[in-house]
Amino acid sequence: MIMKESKIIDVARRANVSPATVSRVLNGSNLVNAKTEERVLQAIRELDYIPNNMGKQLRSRKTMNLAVVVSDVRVSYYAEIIKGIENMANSLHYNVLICDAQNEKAKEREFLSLLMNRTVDALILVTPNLSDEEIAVYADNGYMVGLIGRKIEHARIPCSFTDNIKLAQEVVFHLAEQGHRKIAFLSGYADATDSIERLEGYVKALKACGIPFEPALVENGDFSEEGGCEAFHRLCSSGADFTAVFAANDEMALGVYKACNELGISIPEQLAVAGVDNIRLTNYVTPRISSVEQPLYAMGAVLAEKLIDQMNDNVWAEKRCFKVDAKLVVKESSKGAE
Amino acid sequence: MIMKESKIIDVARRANVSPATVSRVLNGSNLVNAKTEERVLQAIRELDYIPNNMGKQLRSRKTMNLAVVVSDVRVSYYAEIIKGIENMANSLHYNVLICDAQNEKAKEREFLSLLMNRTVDALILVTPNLSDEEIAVYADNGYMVGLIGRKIEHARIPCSFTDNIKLAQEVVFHLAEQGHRKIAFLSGYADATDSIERLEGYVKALKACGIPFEPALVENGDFSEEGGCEAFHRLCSSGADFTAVFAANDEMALGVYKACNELGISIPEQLAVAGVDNIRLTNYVTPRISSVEQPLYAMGAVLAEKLIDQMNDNVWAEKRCFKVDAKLVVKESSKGAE
DNA sequence: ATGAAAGCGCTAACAG
DNA sequence: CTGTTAGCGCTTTCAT
Repeated sequence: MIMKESKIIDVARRANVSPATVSRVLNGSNLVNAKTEERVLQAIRELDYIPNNMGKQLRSRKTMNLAVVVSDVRVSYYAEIIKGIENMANSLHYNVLICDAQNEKAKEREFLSLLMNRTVDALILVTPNLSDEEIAVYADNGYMVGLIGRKIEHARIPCSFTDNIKLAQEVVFHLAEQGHRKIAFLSGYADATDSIERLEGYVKALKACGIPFEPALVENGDFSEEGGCEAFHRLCSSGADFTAVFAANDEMALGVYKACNELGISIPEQLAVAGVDNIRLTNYVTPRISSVEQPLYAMGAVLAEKLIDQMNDNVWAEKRCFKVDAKLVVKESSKGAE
Repeated sequence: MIMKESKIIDVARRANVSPATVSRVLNGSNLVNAKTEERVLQAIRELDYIPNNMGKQLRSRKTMNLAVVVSDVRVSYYAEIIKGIENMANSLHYNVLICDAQNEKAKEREFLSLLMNRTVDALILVTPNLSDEEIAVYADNGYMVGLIGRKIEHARIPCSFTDNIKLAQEVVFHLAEQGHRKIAFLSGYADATDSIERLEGYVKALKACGIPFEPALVENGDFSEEGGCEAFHRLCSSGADFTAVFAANDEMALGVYKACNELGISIPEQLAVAGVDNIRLTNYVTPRISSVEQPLYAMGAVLAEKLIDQMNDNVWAEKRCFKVDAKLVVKESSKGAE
């Protein structure tokens, strides 16, 4: 029943060559005689020989595996990034291990052991909760680490991220163009990089528009629909006065929709809404939610390519940080204010 | 900069024991003297020793890796299954490699090489396009394969799947209870197991209700929103007469919504709609779509557990197929027909 | 262009 | 309870 697996020595014997030669053929070395190569190839075919990765890994000290740590695989935001990483990695002959931290910081940290015990050659952290300092330690010890979603100051850690400030400014400018002067900002976790930078862009844009910044118009959520709903309710109860809301992501914008529905506020007539991520759902609610689309696939692909490049060439080129631009997709939720 | 990595022999020397003893401590063998163990542990700590997985894998002939092949990582349907697999696998000390076939059958097949070249110990196929026969070949050759989403007749292939016939019957019974007698069925790919079985349940339920089966009320789609929309349009143009539609999945039900919007048909007043999968989106459209919820997480977890069990105990217990029940979640799209 | 030989780091018999 | 020994399957010098 169970097929006997042949090894390199079996192929070597059958082709009347040494294991070394078989290995050369297998790995595309060009210093093998064409006739010899054909004999080896023939033997490989006849034996249905498939190289055993374990032996290969141990000897070459490379796993050709790459881990991607995300905080929750179910979030569609990650799916596109993963796809970008995967396609690039596969085309460079790497396998991708997707690690789901299930929203637990401790699990994120655990996955770093995959790097240390040599299960993977490199690890990509996508919007992790780990601190820059902690990540830096690994890079300092020679491990290959990459970061997606935020910038880091470390010569050996490549990263790709969107320009959050610009992104937020675009949204605010758009809302201002629609005639809004009282624009609230629904932030995510107060200490998340995304929150901080988007808030910064929001404040800058207000200033550029000559609109005074009102701290009372900023409320924190947790990037979830429920959190956005609650935050919006708090904003309303506080008696704040505004005609537009910029939510730090679409989930929170959906929360605003829910709250508005409960409060009898109609969008966009009484309130303009805009979010970030442009998730599929934004196109299925009425009115459709204006949102900012990030080039997630590209962020994943470019980072993976860079990381693999560095592993193989050991070249630490100057270009280590990839800041990409997002683009605002205007839909009905933010249009038609008078 | 780069930390020197210590190996088992270094630990052994420092603790004044043999490598074998260190290995025993590492692997929790109970035939090690408590004092010796403490010395070894101490040495491990002092050296920051971390076992190298490559060596371990080669020697033990196990990778402790498990691959999951899905046709598209972006489909939320898979995310829950993956999560179930992952949690179970991790708790049993396995890593999970997620393989995205990106809707290409050829890629699905490629991933099987991970099994053959010993990159993974086992592989789980989730609703793959590969035929039973093809999968059986691998199992016959001693490779560990599991299947989620469909049943297979092979003593060495565990599988978990929902009772599609029952599920379809429930939907039809529900629609009939609402007074519908002319119920259309929007199938997926005609040759998909899910399509075939759901059609079977549909036909059976009609019979049970004393409703004659009308082949003209069945139309095929491709499980996508666009496909569902087109299929519904075809159904309408054919002049078929019906008051309810059972879509083989939610994406197609969304397509029906789109088509109805274009045709000016109001749901549920003029047409009742029900789908399968109960994806998040079903709760964000108006009216919310009645749908069938499958225990995806459980399907993943139970299959992973079974597969790993079999690998380790080599026990091929009688229980190999896990048929699980789905449950209908009735919402507004299918209620209130008169 | 090819072969011989030496391990990569670990575990598993087998002794003791 | 512990050590010795022999590889797991492969690649890679170093010769030739």
